Amino acid sequence: MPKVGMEPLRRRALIDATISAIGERGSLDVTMSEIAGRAGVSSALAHHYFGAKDELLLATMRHILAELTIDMRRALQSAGSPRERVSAVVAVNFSDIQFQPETIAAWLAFYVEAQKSSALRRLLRVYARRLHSNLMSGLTGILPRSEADRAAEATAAMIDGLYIRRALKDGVPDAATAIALVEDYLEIKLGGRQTQ
Amino acid sequence: MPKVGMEPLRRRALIDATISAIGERGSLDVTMSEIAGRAGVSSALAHHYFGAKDELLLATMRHILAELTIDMRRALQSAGSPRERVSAVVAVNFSDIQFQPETIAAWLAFYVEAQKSSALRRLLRVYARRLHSNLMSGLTGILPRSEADRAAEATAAMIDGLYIRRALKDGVPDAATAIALVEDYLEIKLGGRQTQ
DNA sequence: TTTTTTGTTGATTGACGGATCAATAAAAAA
DNA sequence: TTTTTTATTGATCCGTCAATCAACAAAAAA
Repeated sequence: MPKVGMEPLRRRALIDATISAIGERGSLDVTMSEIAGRAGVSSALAHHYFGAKDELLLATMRHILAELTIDMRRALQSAGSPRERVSAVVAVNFSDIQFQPETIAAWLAFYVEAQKSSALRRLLRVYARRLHSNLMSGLTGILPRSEADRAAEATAAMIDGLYIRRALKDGVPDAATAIALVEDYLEIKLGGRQTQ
Repeated sequence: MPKVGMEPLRRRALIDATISAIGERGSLDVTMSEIAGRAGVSSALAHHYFGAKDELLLATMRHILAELTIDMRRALQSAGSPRERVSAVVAVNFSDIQFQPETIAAWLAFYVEAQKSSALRRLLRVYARRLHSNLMSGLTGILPRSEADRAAEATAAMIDGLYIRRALKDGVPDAATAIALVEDYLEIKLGGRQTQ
């Protein structure tokens, strides 16, 4: 059956399988066999393409980040005013794809793993910085820089916090409620200001 | 060397060792031997007192929760007005003991593990509810109930979010900054209101 | 003193899982 | 056609670790 050009397909299938396996288990200790099985291949093949398990996990995280980046870019393009930019960033973080319990479980698991893996830690910092700067791209049009910075920090923290609470399946059930909470904060924080 | 009455001492030592081991590693996969070693006993003894590893982890989480409860009670007792109560709750969550990277790493790890262990999940829900109701004990004196509820939700989320960011060692370096962010939110949210 | 209870460990078992490797086969290149 | 490259797997090795157990020691009870 071996057809040439399988590599990219297999890599992608393995990454998808990794996401769903992690999402279902709620943690990173899924076996290579489990992942490979879901992707319809043997565990040996997973090792063949990714070397070690760490590499596969890292590649998976990169993939998730890349998708988020794409969504974010699209959302920001169709945002006009600074205020709209801020809301767009918030909305993307709570969009259907990002706010699913599975995806969130994966995020959480990666956060923990980042304590051990410096490569993963670096990746997550990239995400954190990007979220911050995306928020700033709107906020700096409304608040003076230092205040904008603090507002971005607070907003980011609130988003992360709502993610965690979602993972616990306690309180804050849906995306709409989550968005409302963040927007409420933004409204009272930015409401009075003119959009420069 | 065997002296009678060791059980409570050993249990406590093992729990302390568990916390520090988890804190250092940043995740729950520390071995029983590692924990037992830190406590100065053999792994067999850890099993003797706690049965399985799960039990030890659960007991450890219970211990952490219990300490937080004590701190919280003390802080709330010396708070007069509703507004002070809210600030007290915030302050406790960012107190030296609670806001150490080690403790936070442990929290995070337990959050992930909760996906697998229903007993742990139940415990964390208890914590979430308690935080919520502690916040409410102050907020209901300032805002109408439904608004207070939302404010408590937002505040709790922000606290959790700041915890995570601390674990990543990115942004929000110290407790003072974290408190300032939450207090800023509370101020603009509650500032205008009379304390009933 | 003898017996029982409490405390403790070294050694061992058994399972699981990451990683490796030799072997197979189709396709592409020579 | 022969050779090399690409795709793929079953079987296996090896390390780790939770859990168990038999055995020993000190104190308390009988």
